[in-house]
Amino acid sequence: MSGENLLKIGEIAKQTRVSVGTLRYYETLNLLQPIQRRENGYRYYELDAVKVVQFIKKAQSLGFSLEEIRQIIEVRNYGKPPCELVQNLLDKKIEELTTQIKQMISFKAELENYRETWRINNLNVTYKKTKEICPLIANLKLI
Amino acid sequence: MSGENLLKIGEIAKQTRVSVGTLRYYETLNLLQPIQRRENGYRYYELDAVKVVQFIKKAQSLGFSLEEIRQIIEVRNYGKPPCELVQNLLDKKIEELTTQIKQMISFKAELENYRETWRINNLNVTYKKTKEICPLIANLKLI
DNA sequence: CTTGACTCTCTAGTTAACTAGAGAGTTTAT
DNA sequence: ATAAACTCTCTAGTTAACTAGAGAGTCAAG
Repeated sequence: MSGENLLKIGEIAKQTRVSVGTLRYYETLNLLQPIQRRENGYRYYELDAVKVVQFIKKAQSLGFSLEEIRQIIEVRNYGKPPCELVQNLLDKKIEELTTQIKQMISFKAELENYRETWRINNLNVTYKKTKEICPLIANLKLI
Repeated sequence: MSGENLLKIGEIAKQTRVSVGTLRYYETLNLLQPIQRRENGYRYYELDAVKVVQFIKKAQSLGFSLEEIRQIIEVRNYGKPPCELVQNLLDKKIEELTTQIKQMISFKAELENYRETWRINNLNVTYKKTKEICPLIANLKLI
């Protein structure tokens, strides 16, 4: 038995560092389907399942919801999906990403500005031995 | 009465497009405090409260949790906070942002790659009048 | 052949970030 | 002076993404 190339849920879990419970949860959301169930009821997955899980995690870390990820994966699993819808979906995601990246870059610049202000002030404090530890903070203007 | 320069919760809500309920919720999380409560129990906010709410929304849209935002704001409200902690907090955020931005850029490139693949394939389909609508999708390899 | 590690299903709990609604007092516009 | 609009508190419900646990069957190693 089991001379085949399939993985049980625990092996997927180990390889992806995603809990068994979470993998089963993904299944209920149609994010990840085992390729077969055997008589014992066990889930058996293709090797590719590991990649799917990794994709999910990656997309998730970038702010995609599981529902959005499901749509992307669904589209990918479809033999013959409506191409226009597919493209529109992707286009939307790409545009969102573009905007988000821009925002993050400018937000980062703002935080760096805070930091720089503090750093300079800290130097002053050191030299002048002011009683205030971080006097600038009170004067900070929110973005 | 009310010749002063303070805003009631509804005005903050209107200006920020954040619901009154959410503003009160923010208060329970120590994200936003009215500058005073009058005999009637009403909350009265400084004009700056609008900026605070906008800051919250912005930071939130960039993936910061309300708890993280609370920490940033807390630090900002402190008269004399421990500068090192403050700086470490900021440094951590900036580093996180840097990583995230990098990831998003490469993820975006990957999605663009998908799109491009599809676009080319679509052209082929059009020219060849293949029966398959989007044959490439089945062959897509997950990232 | 038994023990420990896995697996199953199903129900319920958790956290974050809200939203909704009841019941009551307050302000404002006419 | 009264109705509409606003405010208050408090409790409870919602969604997303999980996590935990009970109760039971299955597999693998010694």
